[in-house]
Amino acid sequence: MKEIDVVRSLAALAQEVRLRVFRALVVAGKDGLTPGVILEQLGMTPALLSFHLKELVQAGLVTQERQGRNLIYRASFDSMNELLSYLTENCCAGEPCLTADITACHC
Amino acid sequence: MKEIDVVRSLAALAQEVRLRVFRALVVAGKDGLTPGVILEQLGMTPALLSFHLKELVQAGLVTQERQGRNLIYRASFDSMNELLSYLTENCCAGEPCLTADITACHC
DNA sequence: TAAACAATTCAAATATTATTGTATTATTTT
DNA sequence: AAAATAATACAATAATATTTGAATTGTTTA
Repeated sequence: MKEIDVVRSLAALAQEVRLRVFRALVVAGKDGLTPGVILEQLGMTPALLSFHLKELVQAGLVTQERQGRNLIYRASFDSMNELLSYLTENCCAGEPCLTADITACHC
Repeated sequence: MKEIDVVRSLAALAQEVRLRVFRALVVAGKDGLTPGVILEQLGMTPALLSFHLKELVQAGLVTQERQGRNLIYRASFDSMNELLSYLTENCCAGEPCLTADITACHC
């Protein structure tokens, strides 16, 4: 993963609304969520949600698929893992990184 | 780790200059680096480096200590681990998160 | 204590991001 | 084909973040 992509991904998640949206998509799993459902859960103007979803898609952390008149957004677990991999490898060197406890993976 | 702290930490790293500075501090390990040395390595105006170091300190990802007329900055591995822990636990649920390979910890 | 050194702070300019309301596009239903 | 539904795109504004050069603070050395 290139530095510029790391910055882009981090920037996508470094915003309250987007972090919440992304977490909701993670919880939703492979079925994903429509903007309508996300709006019910999180409450904001539709235009604002669209703006933030677009940011997440452009960063590659979320995918978009049309299904009838709905759009379905899904968290891209591959991209998220790439990001975590980069951070683990490049931002912990020289020290014990994640403890066994933390890496136990609660999924 | 509270959501607001996560956003703050992510925002601190979501910037090219700061990500480079943080990585340099990670590589330097527990000895840390002075702004002078960072400037030699990365090259920018002193004021800009000060600005970005302050952001990293305010986010809690970097510590500052005076030693004579130098200041020593160090990566806070504890904070970085908290951040990685949050992301692993909250942004991977419902899917296999980090593979054994990735969590092997190359430090 | 004056000069030099290390680094920050401040003010001003520029650039980027976030937010809202309205208009538009795409799809389905009647 | 018109009405209804789902969602985005656009234009304007507000809020934040980045960058630079000059001035300032703290510390050491001559």
